[in-house]
Amino acid sequence: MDNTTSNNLHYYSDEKKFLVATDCVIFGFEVDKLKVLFQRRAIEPNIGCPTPLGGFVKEDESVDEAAYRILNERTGIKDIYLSQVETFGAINRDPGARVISVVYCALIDKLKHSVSMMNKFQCQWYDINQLPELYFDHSDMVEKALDYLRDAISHSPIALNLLPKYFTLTKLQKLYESIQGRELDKRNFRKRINEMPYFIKTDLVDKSSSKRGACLYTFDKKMYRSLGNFHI
Amino acid sequence: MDNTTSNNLHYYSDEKKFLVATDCVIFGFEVDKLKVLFQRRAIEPNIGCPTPLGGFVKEDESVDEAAYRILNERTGIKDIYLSQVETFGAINRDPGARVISVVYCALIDKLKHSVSMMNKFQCQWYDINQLPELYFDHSDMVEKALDYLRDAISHSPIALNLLPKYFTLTKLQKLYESIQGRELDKRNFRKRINEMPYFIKTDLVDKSSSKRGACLYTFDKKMYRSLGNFHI
DNA sequence: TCAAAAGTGTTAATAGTACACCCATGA
DNA sequence: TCATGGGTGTACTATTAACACTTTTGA
Repeated sequence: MDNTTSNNLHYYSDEKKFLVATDCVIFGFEVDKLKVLFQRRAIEPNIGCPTPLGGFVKEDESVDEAAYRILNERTGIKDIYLSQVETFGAINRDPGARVISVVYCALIDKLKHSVSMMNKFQCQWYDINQLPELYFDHSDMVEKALDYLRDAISHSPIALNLLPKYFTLTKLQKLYESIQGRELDKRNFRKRINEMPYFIKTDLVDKSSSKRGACLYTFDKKMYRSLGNFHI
Repeated sequence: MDNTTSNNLHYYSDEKKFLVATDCVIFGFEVDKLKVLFQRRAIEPNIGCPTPLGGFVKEDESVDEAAYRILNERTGIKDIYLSQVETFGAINRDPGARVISVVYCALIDKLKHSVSMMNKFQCQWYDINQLPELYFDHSDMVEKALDYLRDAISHSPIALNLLPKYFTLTKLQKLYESIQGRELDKRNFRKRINEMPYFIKTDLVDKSSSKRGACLYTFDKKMYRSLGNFHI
């Protein structure tokens, strides 16, 4: 950036500074439902209401690092997929003060989220189709993050960040259905997965959801990257 | 956003504040080339070097408004397509100070950009394939903005913001080719355009580029929107 | 033995790509 | 009259969508 209205080395000194926060819309997946994580707001107004996980950027960290730190602090999870969605910069978006917020979409394997961490920070998962009432521009944030997620899964397999290492094709299909909000054809879906060599069928069988049992698959990130793909 | 570490109404008071800027990667189109606008940096380091048009967000405006204001101030153009691309938040990205910059992609009809405004702010258009040396993270910004533009034109006709109200199909095709960086088939291109009813063929003829003359088309925004489309 | 989820191929429809010639005009 | 860019349609290929039955097994 550049400022043409001044010409000396202290050109930045008169400019207004702002509080900068990150808000993370955290997605998880359970059984066949896409979930979003909120914590309870600790301060007035709307104390106790569900709110995305957020916090202020600190001096010694980048904005991305701030988002990662806050997520890690509050969920205990280290292996988090994080991607910037949009910056919310309206003047009165936060009634407490002028805060510019950078919104992230986070994808985590819900099983890694311990109950103790959830309780400690009063976090709660909500079904994407049964969201609680949200305040300020928080609904917008969730909507934008979901838009991002829907768009992203059509280019890349990031949705796998929502699943454990081994998964059945039925689970994977339910996951895509829950994100896209529509049913998919089982045979077409499996055909497409089988065309991608980095989906590896293992010898493991999951008997938890059927008597017959379903083959467990895993995703080979290295092969995926070596075939010229990025971003996972 | 929410801060769990404090519990009173002054919970924001201890937090660090940041300079927030907007940087706009401004695209234009001329003859058959996609162009990017830079101004000369007014301060050290790298004084005089090309840099995206940027400036600080002020207290009484949203971040989006800041981007719009800066563009309008420096180009004189009011009718600007602007869309957020990404926020650059690395700690040392600007050697002058910690500045968090929200990057925008701007599309303007180059003909509306008056020479006097260009001179006043020492702005210069560069061919996308012959960019000058850029400093800090400015190359990244241009790349991200171009990625955004390439992606966006596959969903929506925003590229029309780079053309005047009336245009020939050859110009439109050259525009898409310059953005996508590859040649397109003339017949397939025209077939697709003609399938979209909001591209209106007028009785006007442009004789500037051929003896025979080419029909001028225009884009019917209202019809486009009424057919369930958004974002233009 | 039967309920419940796993697994499996073919056909039709659609979208996308490749390709070559005539037209109108001003110089 | 000819050089230049404008304009047009068809056949092929690839991708996507629709669709129904058999298998396995624990209860």
